[in-house]
Amino acid sequence: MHHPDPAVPDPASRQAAEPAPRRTAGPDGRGTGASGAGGPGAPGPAAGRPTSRDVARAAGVSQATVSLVLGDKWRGRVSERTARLVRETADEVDYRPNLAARNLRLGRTRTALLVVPALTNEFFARVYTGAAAVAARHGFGVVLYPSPEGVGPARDPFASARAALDGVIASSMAADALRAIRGTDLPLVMLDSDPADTDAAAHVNLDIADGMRQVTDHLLGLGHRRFVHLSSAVPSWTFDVRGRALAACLGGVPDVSVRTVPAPLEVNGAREAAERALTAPGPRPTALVCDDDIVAAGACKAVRRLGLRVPEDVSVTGFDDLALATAVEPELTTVRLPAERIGERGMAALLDVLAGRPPERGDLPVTLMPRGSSGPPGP
Amino acid sequence: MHHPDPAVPDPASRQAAEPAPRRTAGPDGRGTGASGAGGPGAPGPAAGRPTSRDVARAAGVSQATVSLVLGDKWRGRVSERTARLVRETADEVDYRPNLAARNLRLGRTRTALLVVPALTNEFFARVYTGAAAVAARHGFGVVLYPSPEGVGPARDPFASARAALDGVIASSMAADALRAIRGTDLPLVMLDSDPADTDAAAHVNLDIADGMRQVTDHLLGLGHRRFVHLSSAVPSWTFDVRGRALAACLGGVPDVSVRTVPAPLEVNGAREAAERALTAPGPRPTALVCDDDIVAAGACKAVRRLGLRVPEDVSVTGFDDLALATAVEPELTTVRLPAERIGERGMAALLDVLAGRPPERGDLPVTLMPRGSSGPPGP
DNA sequence: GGGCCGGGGTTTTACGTATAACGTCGTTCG
DNA sequence: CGAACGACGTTATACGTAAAACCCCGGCCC
Repeated sequence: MHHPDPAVPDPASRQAAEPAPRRTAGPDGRGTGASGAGGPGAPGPAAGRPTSRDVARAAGVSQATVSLVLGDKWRGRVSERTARLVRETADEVDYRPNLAARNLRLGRTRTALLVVPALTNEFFARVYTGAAAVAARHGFGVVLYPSPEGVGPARDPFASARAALDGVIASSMAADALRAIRGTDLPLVMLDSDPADTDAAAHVNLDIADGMRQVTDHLLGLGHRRFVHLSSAVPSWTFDVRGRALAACLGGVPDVSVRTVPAPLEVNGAREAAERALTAPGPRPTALVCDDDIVAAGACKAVRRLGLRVPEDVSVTGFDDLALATAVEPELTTVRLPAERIGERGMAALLDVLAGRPPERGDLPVTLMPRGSSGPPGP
Repeated sequence: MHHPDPAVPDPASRQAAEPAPRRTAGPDGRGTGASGAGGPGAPGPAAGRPTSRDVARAAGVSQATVSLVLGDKWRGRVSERTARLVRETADEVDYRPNLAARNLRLGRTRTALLVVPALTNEFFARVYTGAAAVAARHGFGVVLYPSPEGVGPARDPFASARAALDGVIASSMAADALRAIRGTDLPLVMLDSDPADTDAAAHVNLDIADGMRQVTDHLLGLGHRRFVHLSSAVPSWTFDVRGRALAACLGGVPDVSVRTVPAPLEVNGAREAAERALTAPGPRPTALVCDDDIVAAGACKAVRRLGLRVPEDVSVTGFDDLALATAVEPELTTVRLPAERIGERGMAALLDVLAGRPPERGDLPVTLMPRGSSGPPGP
């Protein structure tokens, strides 16, 4: 803490003296403030961008009036004529409100922090996209806390989030980052994570268990009996649930065996894990149920490396339905998770909480996408 | 413009009355303002987070001193003892500076905007990661402008970037968003885009032409003579360069033919384009040179769909070296682009520009990764 | 004809920080 | 011995915005 803030010598001498023309304006000479009322002969302080006070001066009104008009709070306090004048003047000088000043004044920033393990995982990039879209629609912004170490220990999410925040959305696998967040009074929305966690003002979850049920129904229906669960080695609620759901779905089914093998969340690491699982002593499994498409892609490579075929010899299923799922051959049978939707619902929930409304409840449905990587087991 | 700012009723009733204890202070009774003059019986306004003035009161110094100490500008102006006291007090009350106030005061925000076409493309996610890492190391933040429409027309990048900005970094394929940025006096760093563009204060480019040369050397060396260039249909400098470089490399080589076929930046769309290219009248090409790994993955699918083999019948090469490249089979021969490095260099260049230093120049090198998708053409 | 109301503004204040300008000692030097 | 200086702070101000409080004036009602 204490932000010693070393680094960067000092942006000081940024725009040295240099009056700097700034803004070549439109095609015509206009833009230098028509300001009807005898434009004050370029009294311009020539400094930074125009402020609301500059607009006021140019329009011949007070700064308060400008603020009222542009803030859309003038009904019955400012005449239609004046309002229009102010708006036109603002346009002409290309006025843009200073966000820092507004944030300071209002005490809120309309900015949310999204904590994700790694943006390079397509799933989280899509969550961000969904959240950002909803945010934008409501005048909010989303800033990311991308744990640079991936899932590693997050130092202080707030130190790197330069903007002040109104709320936090935390996605799966960010338990450690969350610990840093506790103690903050910012409202917290948790995505795809333990609903028992009471720190959150709202949860947005997927019906993961149902997804796993669809997978097992599909594979059992095809005739599979010997399963291996390639579980993600990353400690996370969302993966724990997959494991528990699989056990629940296959437990009690006669003649069914299932073994769990951990695999890293990376194609070739997962391939190695799958190879070990396939070459383990005992009868070979006919179905590899993977926690993730990335692991499933690795599993497919493993099958082929051992001279076997997908799905004739071994079926493989994934989770997520990333672009990867339809890029590999055969295409992956997988459970489609509505990533963007999660982000959207997460942001919507945060907006609800901030507005004092009860956030929408209910898990998001997931759907099995049966494709080429699963089929009936060989004889 | 004019931010009508509808939406969201009002976060008003967030933390109701509730005096809130705040600060249990140190072990001893101290800390409640040594200020000699009979500590005012808990005059606490009890409102929001502690401010620097609260720290000052608690430490018995002036607000200016707190600012000096925590801003690390006290050498010779504040005694070591006082400085330590201030720091300890700040810790005790869990003081965190109000970013909005600081930004307003300083007139800069230590925040950069990164404009990318789509974060779901792993390449750009990696660019972001690199930029954010360097930024964090220098106390900067990075906020994204994710064109929700993908490469589509960007409305106003600044409207959605809630934070005030110090600078802008724009990555390839964002020409239209850039047009909106022009007219702003923010320093602009352009990544992987036309160096002739004079709006930019700095450029960070890749030696794409050299990458293409490595690809053609590799394929010509293997004996290929009939090429198809699966070019990305997205209008962008980075793709134009690939086309020109390919033409330059293959032009003049005896017996060589090359045809260009546009393909969308999406696996199955690219597959269809590749199928058309492979079934076109005339002798079948033996090498598909793709602008991108995603297109290359689609090309591989096309080859297989037509009953041919990769690489025995048709070789395929890509660009980028995404995770996808080693997830498919055979693994893609591709040109590795240092995505994170681009982001890092881009952010570093922006920091240089802001500090008045000349940004580092020179293109980043790229390297061919020869893998299974390319081999000698059949007889 | 005086109080009241409401339309149409303006003046003023506060948000929390950084820093320039200003004091106040005790020492030291010319 | 007075001035100058350094060490150690403090007071005051500005950043740009939003909004509460105020003010003026013409009309209306009692």
